[in-house]
Amino acid sequence: MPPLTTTFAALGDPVRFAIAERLLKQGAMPAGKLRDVADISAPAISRHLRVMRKAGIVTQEVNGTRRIYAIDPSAVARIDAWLKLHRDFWAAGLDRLAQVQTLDKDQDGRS
Amino acid sequence: MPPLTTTFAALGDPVRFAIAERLLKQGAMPAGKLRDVADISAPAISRHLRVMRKAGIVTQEVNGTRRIYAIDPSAVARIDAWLKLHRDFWAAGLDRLAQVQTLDKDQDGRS
DNA sequence: GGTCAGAGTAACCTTACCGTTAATTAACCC
DNA sequence: GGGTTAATTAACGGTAAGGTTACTCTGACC
Repeated sequence: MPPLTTTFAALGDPVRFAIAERLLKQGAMPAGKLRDVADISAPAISRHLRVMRKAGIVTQEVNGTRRIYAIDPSAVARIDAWLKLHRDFWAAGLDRLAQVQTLDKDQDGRS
Repeated sequence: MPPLTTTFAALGDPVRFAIAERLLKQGAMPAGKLRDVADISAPAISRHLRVMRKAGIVTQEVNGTRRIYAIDPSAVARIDAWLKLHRDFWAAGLDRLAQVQTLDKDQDGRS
């Protein structure tokens, strides 16, 4: 299983992120159906898919001349687990932020 | 607010990921205290911090000659929100995966 | 068997990323 | 003011990422 930074790096490219979203929304599909996520050539898409496969984000299933790609749920789950690991910290920070913003609003109202 | 791909790209570098984890675990600290996350020069760290700031992952607070860096909780919250957006999809996929693995185990036991 | 379509690989080019050292800015302190 | 420390900016170089076109490979279909 590749490290989390590899997963993040893979999702850090706009084209690959678009591919991920497409697969998440519409489910598995062959490489050809992913052509229009960006205005780039087919080989470019193919290489992005290769990167995503190596990063463990997508799985590939061969079906005749088609290669069917799908999101690997465990990759997403690993991101989720990482967030959960630190949730106590950043969730508390969020609350604090919200409070500060509320205070700011009050002050704005008074001044 | 920068797009999510920018956030992912920022976390896709091992040094920056290490910085994020440090700040998540130990809270805010000046740039100097982050030197030892990797065996690189101070300017290198400084530029990574700049990237993270632009990506909205960390905030910077000037305090005399020190710059205090901290995780911006809302950045993490945005990742969490994205996962939640698609959770129905990948969580279902996870369940299916778990089932398949259970079946595989049964088969192993019998054969 | 010949042809066609779907995907991927090879070779190449350009640009962006990440590191380095040297120089700069700004606050502290005597 | 002079010196020191914290941090960033500037300038430069090597490597890797991402795009392109040309080609190869492998099933499908007649």
